[in-house]
Amino acid sequence: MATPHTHTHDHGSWNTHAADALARKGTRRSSARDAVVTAIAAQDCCASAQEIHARLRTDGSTVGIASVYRTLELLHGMGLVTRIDTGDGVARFEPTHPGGEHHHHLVCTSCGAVEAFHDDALEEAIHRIADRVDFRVDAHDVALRGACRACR
Amino acid sequence: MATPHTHTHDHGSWNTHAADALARKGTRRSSARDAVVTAIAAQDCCASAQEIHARLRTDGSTVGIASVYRTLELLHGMGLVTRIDTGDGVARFEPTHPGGEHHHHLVCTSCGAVEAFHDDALEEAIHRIADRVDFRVDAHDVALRGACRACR
DNA sequence: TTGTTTGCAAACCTTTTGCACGTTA
DNA sequence: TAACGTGCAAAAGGTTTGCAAACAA
Repeated sequence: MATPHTHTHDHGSWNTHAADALARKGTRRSSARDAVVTAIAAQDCCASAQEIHARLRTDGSTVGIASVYRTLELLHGMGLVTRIDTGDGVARFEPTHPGGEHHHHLVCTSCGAVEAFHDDALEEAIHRIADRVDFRVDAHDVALRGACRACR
Repeated sequence: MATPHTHTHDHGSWNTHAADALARKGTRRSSARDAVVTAIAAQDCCASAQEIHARLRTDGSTVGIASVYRTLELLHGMGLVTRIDTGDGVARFEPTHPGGEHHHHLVCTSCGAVEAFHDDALEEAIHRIADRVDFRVDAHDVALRGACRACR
C-alpha cells in the first residue's frame, strides 16, 4: 500500500507526450522551450524554477529565467505539469503523468528534503470526499511534514 | 463523514491556550503580540499576514507588518498556528486547536476562495501512512483544488 | 537597569512584466 | 513577413532583517 518512492517512470514517455500536446496546441518549437521540457522530463520528483534554470545554465544553455517561468506556466495551464508547495514559499514542479498515476510528498521541515510516496487508501478517501462536496475537484495534493531519517 | 465546514470553535479557548503557552515560555507581554493573537483567535479559517495586518490597522492598531510576521513565526514554532499554502505563493495561517481536531481545504483556482472540510477516513489513511513510512510525521495538510459553486 | 519587543525602512528573493531583438512557420 | 518566443533588466509582490527607540520585568 504505502510504498515510499513509487516512480520508475519512463522519462521519454512524458517528454513525447508533452511535445505532442504542445504541437497539437500549435505552439512554435524553440530551443528554450525544448530545453525546459527536457529538463522537466528528467526529474524524478519536484524542482523549482530556479533549480531548473540553474541546471540548464550549468549544462551550457543560455535560457533566461523568464523563459523557464513562462514555459512552466504554459505547461501547468495545459495540465502537463503539477505544481507543489512544500511550504518554504517556493513553487516546485514535476511532470504530470498521463495515466493519472501520481504521488504525494514527505517534506523534511529541518533539511528541506522531499520524498515521494503513493497510497491507494488515501486516493480512495480523497475521491469519496470529492464526490460528496459542493465543489468541483480537479486536483489534490497532500504533504506530510516532519523529519526525514537523517534529521530524526 | 465529509462535512463541508466543521469548525464552530470557541475563539476564547484558543486565545487563552495561546496566552498560557506564551506565558509558560516566558515571553514578555506586549500590545502588538496581544493584538495579533486576538486577531488570529477570531479567524474561522486561514488568513495571510498581510490580511491580519490590514485588519488590525483598520481597527486602529499601529502594529507593524514585521511584528505580525514575527508573531506568526513565534506561534508557528510553538505549534500554536498552522501554516497553509493555498498555491498562490502567499502563506496563510490559522489557529491550531489543542484537541488535535483540524480541517483541510478546498481551494477555488478561479476566484481563490478557501473552504474548510473534515473527513475521518482521510485522517485514518494518513495515520496509516505515517506509521508505515521511514519518516517521523509531525503534521500533514491536504488541499483539494478546483472550482467552487459560484465559479463552476 | 537590562534584555525584549517594537515600528520603520531597507534588503532580499521569487516571480512577473515591458521591450527590443531573434526565430519560426 | 507576421506572429511568436527569447533574454535581459526592471518592476512587483511577499517576507525578512538591521536598527534605534520604546517597553516590560
